[in-house]
Amino acid sequence: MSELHLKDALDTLKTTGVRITPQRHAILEYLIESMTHPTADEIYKALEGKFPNMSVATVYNNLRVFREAGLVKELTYGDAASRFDFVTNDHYHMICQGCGKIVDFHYPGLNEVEQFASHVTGFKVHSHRLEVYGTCQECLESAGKQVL
Amino acid sequence: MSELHLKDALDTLKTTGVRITPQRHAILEYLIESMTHPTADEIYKALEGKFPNMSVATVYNNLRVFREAGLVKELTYGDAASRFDFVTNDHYHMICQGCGKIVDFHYPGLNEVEQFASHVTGFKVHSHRLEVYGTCQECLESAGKQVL
DNA sequence: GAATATATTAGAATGATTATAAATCAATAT
DNA sequence: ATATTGATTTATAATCATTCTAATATATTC
Repeated sequence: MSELHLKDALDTLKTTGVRITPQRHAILEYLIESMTHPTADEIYKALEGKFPNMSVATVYNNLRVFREAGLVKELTYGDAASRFDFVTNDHYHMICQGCGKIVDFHYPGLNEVEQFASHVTGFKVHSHRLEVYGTCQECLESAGKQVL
Repeated sequence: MSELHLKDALDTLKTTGVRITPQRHAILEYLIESMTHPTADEIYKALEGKFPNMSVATVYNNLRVFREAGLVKELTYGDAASRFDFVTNDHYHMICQGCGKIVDFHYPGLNEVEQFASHVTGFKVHSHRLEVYGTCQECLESAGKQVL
């Protein structure tokens, strides 16, 4: 399954005329395999073994290339670093405000909201972003302990 | 109407035990009056006349105070500075990817999504954030001209 | 009014991201 | 094969939003 995603992604790059370098291959692969929506720095550190000379700038550069090719979405936060999400089908993010964990959940796209918003504002709509914030089980439990 | 909002906000602060300083009053007032969802720096610059000695840190500090009191929401973006939104009733944001403009639109809260997400992930849900991205009329028109 | 707590200020520090310039690599034409 | 050209990577410096720190000022309590 993730092999298919990788293959599709590489095809997309090829048809877009983006050269597939070893670094790009590795970054994509890591993005697809990891379920953690990593930051640029996490990707950088994870690939240190394979590419001891790789620069952080390369990670950022290529994440931008992937974003422009529509392969990757950037999830931005105020305080902390952006996280990068390989684009698959309709899913949204549940974010734990205790530990920062991000969990995907599938939900049908909110097309009616897009249409409504477009109608009211006169904008041409491209996309939308929905995130739900809460506290995960682990954090709920450790918070319970704290109170004692 | 905005006077009521200001009064409510000041009441909230008073009951929360937050001291109302001239700077805090001015920042709140500006947030409520301005429809532009300003950045911290915009607020800082806007109040330079009234408070020539005010520090940017004061703006940030107090925006955090307001956020913790539930009066203000922070809208974060990857590249650019956070924007701050005075909390009123159910509304979401339409964001122009051409010029960065933010337009509010009212829409009933997506409670069923929150419930669904909570059920699926086991998180305790606090809130959610929805943004719709698109292109505003002005940018659509100027893009049309560009093509010629 | 003195003592104490809270806010503000000014400026330094942090940390994510981007820009720059040099070095390396890939592709194509010679 | 080799030279040429353009794209990619690297290393490092620069930028910019935000936070931290220490000193000063302001408000509150006794």
